[in-house]
Formats: sequence, C-alpha cells, structure tokens
Amino acid sequence: MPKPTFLNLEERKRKRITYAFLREFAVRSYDEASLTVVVKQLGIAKGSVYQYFDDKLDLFLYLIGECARVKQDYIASIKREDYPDYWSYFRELFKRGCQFDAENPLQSHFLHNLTQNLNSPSIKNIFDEMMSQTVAAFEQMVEQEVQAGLFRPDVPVKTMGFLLYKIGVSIQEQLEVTGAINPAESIENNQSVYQGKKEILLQTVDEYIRLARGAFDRNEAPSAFGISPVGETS
Amino acid sequence: MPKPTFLNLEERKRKRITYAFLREFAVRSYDEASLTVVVKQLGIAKGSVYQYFDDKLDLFLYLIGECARVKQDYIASIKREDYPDYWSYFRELFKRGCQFDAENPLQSHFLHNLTQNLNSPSIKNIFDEMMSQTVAAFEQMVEQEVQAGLFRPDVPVKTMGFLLYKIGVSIQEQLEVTGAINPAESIENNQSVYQGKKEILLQTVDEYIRLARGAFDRNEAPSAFGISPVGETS
Amino acid sequence: MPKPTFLNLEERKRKRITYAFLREFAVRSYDEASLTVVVKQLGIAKGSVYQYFDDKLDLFLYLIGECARVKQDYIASIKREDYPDYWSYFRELFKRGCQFDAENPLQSHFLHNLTQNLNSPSIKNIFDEMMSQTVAAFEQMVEQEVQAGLFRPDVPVKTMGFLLYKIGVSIQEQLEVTGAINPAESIENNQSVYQGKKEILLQTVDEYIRLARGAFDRNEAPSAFGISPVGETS
Amino acid sequence: MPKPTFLNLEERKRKRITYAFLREFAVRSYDEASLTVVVKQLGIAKGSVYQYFDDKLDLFLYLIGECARVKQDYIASIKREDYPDYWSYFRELFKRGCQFDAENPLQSHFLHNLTQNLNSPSIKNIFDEMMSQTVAAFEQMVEQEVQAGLFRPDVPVKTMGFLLYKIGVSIQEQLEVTGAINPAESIENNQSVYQGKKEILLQTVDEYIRLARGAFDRNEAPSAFGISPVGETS
DNA sequence: CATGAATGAGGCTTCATTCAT
DNA sequence: TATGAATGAAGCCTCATTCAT
Repeated sequence: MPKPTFLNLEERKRKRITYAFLREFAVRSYDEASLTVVVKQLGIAKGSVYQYFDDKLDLFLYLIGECARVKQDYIASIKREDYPDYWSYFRELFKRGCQFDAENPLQSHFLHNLTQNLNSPSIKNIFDEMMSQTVAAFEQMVEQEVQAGLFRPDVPVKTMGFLLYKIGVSIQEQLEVTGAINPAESIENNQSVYQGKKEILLQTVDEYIRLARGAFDRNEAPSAFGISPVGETS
Repeated sequence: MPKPTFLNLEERKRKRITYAFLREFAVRSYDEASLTVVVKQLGIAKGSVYQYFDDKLDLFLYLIGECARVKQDYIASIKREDYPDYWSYFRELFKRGCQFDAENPLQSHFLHNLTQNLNSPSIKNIFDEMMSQTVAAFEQMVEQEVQAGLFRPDVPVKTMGFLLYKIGVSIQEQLEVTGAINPAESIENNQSVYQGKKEILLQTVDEYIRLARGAFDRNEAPSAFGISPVGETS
Repeated sequence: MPKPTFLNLEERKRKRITYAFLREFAVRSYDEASLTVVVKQLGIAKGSVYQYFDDKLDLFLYLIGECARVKQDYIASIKREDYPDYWSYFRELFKRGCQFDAENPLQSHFLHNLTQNLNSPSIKNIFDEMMSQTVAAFEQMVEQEVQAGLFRPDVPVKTMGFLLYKIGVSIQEQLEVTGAINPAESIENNQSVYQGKKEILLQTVDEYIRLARGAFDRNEAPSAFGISPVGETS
Repeated sequence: MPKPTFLNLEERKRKRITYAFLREFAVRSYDEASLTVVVKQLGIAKGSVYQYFDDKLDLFLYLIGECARVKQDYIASIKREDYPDYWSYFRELFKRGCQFDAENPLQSHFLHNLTQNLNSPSIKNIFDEMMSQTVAAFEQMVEQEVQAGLFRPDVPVKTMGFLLYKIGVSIQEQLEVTGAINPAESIENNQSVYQGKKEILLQTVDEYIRLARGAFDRNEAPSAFGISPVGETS
C-alpha cells in the first residue's frame, strides 16, 4: 500500500512516476526490474521511492492493483445474462480487452508481462494467490454453465475451470509465439500490445471457441436423435 | 558441453556434483540459482566448477541435456502406431512420465521447474527455441491425426497444436495450483514430484482427455449417417 | 563521464578519491590497477565507485580527461608564431611541462605512466586512437614548417612527424632509462616526476634539439648563397 | 632456465611446445598470456609445464633467450668495418632482420610483440635490464663513430645512442601505426611480420637514415666551402 | 517532504600454481 | 615423467535499502 506521501503527490507527478515504473515492469520481470534505472529516468531521488512505498514489492503490488482496477472497469459491465451462450460472452471479454489495450497501452503491457512472471520467488506467494483467485472465477463460471445444463456434467468443474483459464492465456501466448504480436517491440515503439492486431486476435479467439465448444458444451446427442431417427426406431 | 575434466571425474563425485546443481536449479530459476551456494554445500572450490564447465550456462545446458536424455529413454519407445487413437497414446506418455518421475526424482523436479522458467533473460533465447520445438512437435502430431481423418479439419493445425501443448502443461499446473502436488515441499522431503500422486495425475489426464476428445476429434455424427444407416436398417 | 553523484560530491572528498585513483593508475597499468585496493585505502564502499562512474573504464577516461585538461592549461597559451623557429617553441613546451609537473605531481605521474600503457587490451582501441591523434598533431606541425620553408621537403611529412613525436617521448624515456629520473620511486616519496631534475631535463631537450635541427631543418647552405654573398662583398 | 625434463624431451615435442607458447606470447602480453589456454591447445597436462619450467616467468625468459639467439645468428656476422659508413651498416641490419623474419616468422612475431611489452610489472625489472643492454650497445656504436670522426662530437654519446635506438624502434612502430604492417592480423594468417612488406620497410629505413644523417653525421661545413667560394675569396 | 550518497553482500569468472597419483 | 583435478584469492560489477541532511 503506498504511503500517504505518494497519494498526496500532485497528480501529474504521481502519474509520471506510476507510468515510468509500469514501463519498467512491463519490460522486465519483478526481480530483473531495477528501481535505480527508473529513478534515474525520472530524475527523482532514490530515497523518494521509499518515501512513497515501503519497498519494491509494495510498489509492485500497487501497480498491479491500479491496472487491475482499470481493466475491471472495462470488463465488469459485461454480464453473462446478456448473452445467449457462454462463448459469445467469452468473445466479448476479449473485445473489451482490446479496447482496454488500445486506451491504456502501458497498463495492458504491464498486465501482459505479468502473465509470464509467475516465477520470481520474491513474489511467488502473492502470484499463487492471484492465480488461484482467477482460476476460481473461471470455476464459478463453469459451475453456472453446468447448472444451466449448457456445459457437460461429466467432468469436474475444477478441471474445466482450469482449462478454460488456460485457454484464455493460450490465446495470448500463441499470438506471441507465432510472432503475430511482439510486446517487447511494440512497447519500444509506444504501441499497444494488440495495436493493429485486433482482427487476428479475435479470429484466434474464434478458433479456440470452436475447439472449446466441443470440449465444454453438453453433448447434443438428443438433437442427433432428430437427425438419424431411423436407426433408433428400427 | 562439460569439459573432459568433468567427464573424467570419478562417477561418485560427478554424480554428487550433478545432483547438487540439479537440486539448486530445481528450486530456483536460472538467474536466481547461485553457484556460490552450491559450491559451499558441496565443499568444493569455486574454481572447480570452471574446470568442469565453461560457465554457468554451460552447466545449465548440460543438466537440461542429461535430464532430457533420461526422460527420453522412458518415452522414446512409445509409438503412436501401437495405439488405436491419439488419446490412448497421449495417456501412455503420462504414465511413463510417472515412472520417470518415480525413478529419477531430482531430474523430474528439475524438468518440472524448467517449465516455469521461461523468463530469465540470460537464457530467454535458448528457451524460446526449446519451446518452439516442443510446440512444433505437437503441431506435427496434430497434422498427422488430421491427415488420418481423426482430428477435425476445420481449425488450423497451428491452433490445435498449441492448445494440445498447453493441455499437457495445464495438467501439471492444475495439480500444482489445486495443491494436489507441491514440488517445493516434496523436494525438501526428498520426494519425487508425483510421489503417491500417480492416481490423481492419471485421473486428471483422463478428464482432460475427455474434454480434448470433444475439442479435437472429428465429429462422427454426420459421417455415421452416410456409412451405416442404410446397412443398419436393412 | 562521471555520474552527477560524483560531481556533486563535496570537493574535499571528490579530490581525495580522484587522487587515490590517480595514484593507483600512475603505478599500475589499466588492467593491473585494482579498484578493490584503492577502495580499501580510501575506506569507502566498493559500490560507491559505481555510484560515481559507470565502470572502471569510465573512471579511467575521466582521469585522463582531467589530467589532460590541466596540462592543456599550461600548454595552450604557447603559440608557434611567438617563436622564431620550431625548436624554441618545442623547448618552451617542455619548460611549461616542467611547471605542470611541479604544480601537479600526481597528474604528471599519471600521464607519464600513461605513455607506457599502450598494451592493456581492454583499452587498446582507445589508446590507439589517442596516439593517432597525437601523431597527427605532430605531422601537422611538420607540415607547417615545411610549407614555411623551414623543414626539409625531401622526406615525407608522415615520417618526420612520427620521428618528432618519438623524440618527445624519447626524452622522457632516456631520463628514465639512465636513472636520471625514477618515477616509481619518486611517487613513493610524494615527489613529482621531474622534482629537482628540471635542469637535466632541459639540458637533454637541448641535446635532442641539436640533433633534430640537423635532421629536420632545411639545409641553409644553398640559400645563404643567393641571399648574402653579394651584399656582403659590396 | 628450463629444467632438464624439458631439455630431455624428444625434439619434436619440445618444438611443438615452444612454438605454441611463442604464438601465445606473440599475441598477448606477458600478464595477459594464459598458460591454461596454450596447454589446452597442446593437449598436454597443465602440470607438465611445471615439470619443464619453474614458473611462467622461467618459460618466458627461455623463449626470449631462444629467439634472441636465433636472431643474433643473423646479425652477428654483419661487421661495421665492412661498410663505408654507419648508415649502410644500419641498413644492412634491417635487411638481415627481414631475412630472419621471413625464415622464423613466429620468433619474429614474438620479438616484435616484446617491444610493446615493457609494462607488465611482473617482468619490468627484467625488461629494464634488457633495454639497458640494448641501449648500451647503441651507445657503443655511436662512441666508435664519434672516435672515427664520423659522428658529431658536440652531443653526448648517451643521447645520440638513445635516439639511435629509438629510431630503430620508431621504424617498426610507424609501419604499424600507419597500417603498413599489421602483426595481429598477419600472425592470424600464418604470415611473417614483414611478409610482402620488405620494400616499404627498407624505404622507410632510408627515410629515417636521411634524417639521421643530418642529426648524427659530423657537420660537412668544409664541403660547403667548395660550394660558395666566391664570398670567401673576395 | 525530498535528497542522494553510502552501504555491503552477493554474483560470476579467471588464473597460476600445487600435489597426489 | 606425466597427469589433471583442486585450489582460492582476486577481479569487476549490481542492487535494494538506509539515513543524515
């Protein structure tokens, strides 16, 4: 939690500082990120950072909180009940994610880099909990769909929830591995993560959805009935 | 590549050294791992390490190679053609992986930690390539299944390959996130990663396979139509 | 270039540090010089050096720059056009050099040791360029004298320039080889390089000048012909 | 002085070892040269070197002695009395030096690199003495010429001797600074120092001789007499 | 509230030399 | 006589954090 010293800062300065650190943590992992470097860029005293935050971790957690809050604003309004099935809802999440990315490039980069950041032992505990929460959220979604008879009931919710979470992550990773997006490069050029790549992102989302439907949706056997009644009736 | 000095070492000593470093790299990431610490544990001179290996990276790559080689011995004999479908083949891979884990706990821990290790910038390039190769291998498997008419043709091989790769990873991760396994703790107690957890691992594999079937397998319903109805009714 | 941290240091401290390093580099070559040793002498933390300078090379270049600047102040005001011939100008350079030596013993020692320092591979490139510039400066001087009809035109400027440069160096070296001066010892006793040796230095300079006149000056015999004989006889 | 162990070695092996170390010391300075590296190249045990020589210095001095001996064989037969003046003798020294270079490239490279090697503190004492001897030899030559009435008597022999020595050195250095020769490169290509550069070397020698004549030769004033008798007779 | 110099542990790496076999 | 593994001091450099001003 930042100290009052930081919160009382003139907004301009507070944002300047926040952005500089976001940029650093968007490019390097927690352990690699160097306060020294950022402080030099900012032209502020090293000691100041310790007037604002308890330590490196405190600062880092603040940044996570801020970015999560901003992204949440984009996503919170998307309600499952406004969509006919889970997958159109799922797709919408990515669409809004794109909007968030375009309007908050630095925050988007920061969160993006976060995903590949689960190791640094200094923060392992914290990350584990964060991930647990995220996974739990997906489990809950799955639970709802199962209850509604839309997702298959024959696989534990835990497993489906985790795979669903992983599918979300995979979409980003695949784009990165195949070179469709290049965060390291785009942040260098002051571009957002998905700048000019919205189409390919959504296309990939659709491909994954096609696969996921087969995996998660309740088997349409009854409808198959309607298709091949002959064999059955005979 | 280790220097002859290392290879000529008395086997007992060579193994003692290898194991000590495996242990370190199984617990810490490449950049965090400290040669100094291990050397102190071993009670050997720091300089000795540099008689054995060119540098830290050389040592690390040797460990990767050794572990991969050992694991390969367990897996290489599993041939796709010996199994009726991809998924029984897939399952067998995990079964043998379990055996490898039980019989080579340290190597298994090392490889396990490797997965969560993609960041260390000193070795990012090397890791990226390793992962690319792994992903490519999965793509190739998918390609084969598609050719054989067993996997669906309406989703790009690249996407299916990547998801398949991710499913493999997810199984391990889910067990870790849910607390079913706890590598950090088990290595402390000189236990293998999956010690006493073989059942739950395979059960989870089966769950994922059930999901994956729906996602990847060619939907047989329509084709069943053309092939049999007539014959059935007659 | 030193970091602001160093420049903002209290002058007393800054000088103390500068002098300690000057002393080290005046006695040892770049590669042999040990920051660790100096830091211990100074009683400051090793890390401090890296708050002041980027690295060892940065520190070294700073020292070169400082000493060169100081020496330049002594020499810059000497203009060729104020002297009837090159050699009286040349002699004056050494006289002022002596003054610089007396008033800045440590800097003088440092620069003196620099000359014998062309090897250290870490800085070979930098040194090669420095020497090239110095040689070029001598070439230019020679060129001017040739243009003015004062130096002989029948030997390439390159060769004369290089020899002239070497003569300057030789004067110092001869005194050292013959034991007239002993930098290693004099720095130990906090004496300047040429302390109490000004006379012998200038005497040696004069000897070299006498030799150099024969080598470089245009032979006046023929020209004496056209100018005077007639006028003299009349 | 090498130990008997070395001298008793089969000649082929002894030469192989000698050459490998010559090569190393021809490329690196004494302090930079690494026994470890050479021993690896040779494929012999590190300990062997210490069976052959007391230590690094002992080995180095042996190499100096060997090379000096070989070069001496080329030069010793050149007698001053066989030449009309010092400078034709001087020129011959370089010609034979060229022959030595062509027929013993490695030794030539080694000796060449030696010149730029006066710093390494580990061997400073030894080098100082070597140089003193060389300088003394030149002094003696100068002394003889002065006695013979061929060199000017109005400048101390010490100074003329030293400059003469320096001129010899300068010739080599100038060729290197101007890029006419490139030892570092030529040794890489298994070429001798002056391979294909004999002409430019001798040409440079001639230029230096032209300068040196003016500097060292007794003033020819009397001969000027014969040129401008008019003014004198009137 | 800001400053920024000081800290010092810890990191990897190199090398000549020794000594038991 | 040859081997080659072991040594360990010394080197440069990084970084989060502290604290006096």
